[in-house]
Amino acid sequence: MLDLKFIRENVDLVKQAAQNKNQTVDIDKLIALDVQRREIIQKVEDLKNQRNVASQEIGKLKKEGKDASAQIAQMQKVADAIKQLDEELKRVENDIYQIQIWIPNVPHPTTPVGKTPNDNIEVKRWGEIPEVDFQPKPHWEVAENLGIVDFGRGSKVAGSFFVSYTGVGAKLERALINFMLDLHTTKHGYTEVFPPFIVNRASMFATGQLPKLEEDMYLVQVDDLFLIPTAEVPVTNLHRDEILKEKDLPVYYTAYTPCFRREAGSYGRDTRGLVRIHQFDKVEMVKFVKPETSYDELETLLANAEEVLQLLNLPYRVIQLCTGDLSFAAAKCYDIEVWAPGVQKWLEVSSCSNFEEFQARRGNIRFRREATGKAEFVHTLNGSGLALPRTVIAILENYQTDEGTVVVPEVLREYLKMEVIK
RNA sequence: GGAGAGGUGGCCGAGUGGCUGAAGGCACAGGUUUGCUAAACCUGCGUAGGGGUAACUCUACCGUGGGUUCGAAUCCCACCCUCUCCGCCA
Repeated sequence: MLDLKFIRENVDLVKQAAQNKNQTVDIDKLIALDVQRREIIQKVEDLKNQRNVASQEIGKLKKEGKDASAQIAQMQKVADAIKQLDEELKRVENDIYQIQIWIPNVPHPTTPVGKTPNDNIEVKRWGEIPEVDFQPKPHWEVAENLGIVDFGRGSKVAGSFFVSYTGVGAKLERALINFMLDLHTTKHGYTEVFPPFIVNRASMFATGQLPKLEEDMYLVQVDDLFLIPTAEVPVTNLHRDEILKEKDLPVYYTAYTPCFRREAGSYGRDTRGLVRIHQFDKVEMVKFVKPETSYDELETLLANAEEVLQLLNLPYRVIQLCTGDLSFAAAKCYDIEVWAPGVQKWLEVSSCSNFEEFQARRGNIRFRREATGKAEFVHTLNGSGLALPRTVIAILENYQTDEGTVVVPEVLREYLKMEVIK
C-alpha cells in the first residue's frame, strides 16, 4: 500500500507506475476524494471542538448545581451535525481506501519498463547445458518409468493437477527440502520456521495477495481462512503489527511449506507433468531489513537462491523482470530459471523480490530507529530457495541417462543414501 | 462446543460517565552529581490526521465495529483474540 500523502505529492509518478504495471487505477478520482475528505475533516473537527468546549462547561455547571438545559439543547443540534458529517467522511474515506488498495507498488528505477515477459532482461547465465548423444525425455516419462511420481492416482485422490510422489520420489522431495533448509540455516544465517499453512484475511491482505488474487487462492469458507499460496504469507505476517528492535535487524527466516494455488485462468498451459500443479512444496526465504539496506539484501537473497542450483549443478539463468511482469507488491524482482532439456524450456524456480515498505505498510510492520526514537516501516523481501517440482524436473531431465536411470546430484547423496535412481 | 476471566502507550500496570491522552513503574533520550562501574536526582519521551511559513493549534485513538449520552477507556449490543475449567480429539 502506498501512503496517501505520498500519492498526493507524487501523482504523476504513481500514475506512471500503475500504467507500467499494466494496472488501471483512477488516481485523479482519488485526489478529488482526498480534497473532499479534507474539507469535511475541517468542518467536523471544528464542530467537535465546539462540542468538547461546551461539554466541559456543562459538566462544570452541573457540578455547581446550576441549570445547563439550554447548552444541552444547543449541543444536541451540534451532535446531529457531527453525526452526519462523520458518516459522510466515512463514506469518502472508504471510497479512497477502495482505490488505494488497488494501487500497485512503484517499481524501482532500475526495473526496466516493459509490457510483457518479452521485455524482461537476462542478467546472468550459469552452468553448462549437458551435451548428450541421446534425446532427453520429458520428466514425466522419466518419472513414470521409474515409478516415482504417480500422476494418475494424484488425480483420482484430489483432481487433475495434483500428484502423488511414491518411493524414491517422495524421498527425493524430502531430501531436497532438507538440503535447502540446511544450506540456508547453517551457511546463510536464516532461522528456520514452520508456520501455519492456513491464514486469515488480514495476513493475505498484508502481503498483497488480497484483494487482487483472491480467485487464485483456496478458501476454507466455513472459517473464512485461506490455504497459503506461498510461505511468504505466514512468515512475513509473523511480525504483523509489531515494532521490531533496530538491533535485531536484519531478520532472516527460511521455511518449508506446501503451497496451494488454484491456477485459475491458466488452464491449457503446462498441462503435463510437474510444471504447474495445485499443491507443491517450496522452501522460502524472507527478510525484514532496514530501508537503506534493502537493495543490497536483495542481491544476497538472490545469491542464496542461486547457490542451491549451483550446488545441485543445474544450469540456470537470472532474469530481471520488467515493470509489466512485476507482481502487484514488488518494486524489483529477479527470477531464476533452470534449464530443463526434456521439455526444452527455462523453468522459473525462484522469484526474489524487494517489496520495500509496501507490505510493511499494509501489515504495519515497523522498527524503532535508535537515532531518532521513531518507528519506521521495515522493508520486506522474499525469494524462493527453491520451488521443488521444477527443481525435480531439472534433476530428472538433466541427470537422466539413456538407460532411463537418473544420477543423484552429489549434494543429495547423503540425504538419499543412493547414487542412482533406477 | 459449554462456563468463567481478561484484552489500556515500546513493555508492565492503574483507572466504572466530565478535572483521563490516560496515574505509577520499567525501558529510552538529555542534564546534574560521582575517581571508574553502579547508584541518586532533574527534565523530556505515543501514534495518526487536519490547519498554519512558523511558534503553535485542533481532532481522533484504551481489542474491532455499532449504540446510548451534551459528554464514553468507563454504560449497552455484536464480533475477534488470549487465558482457566469442562466436553471432544491427533
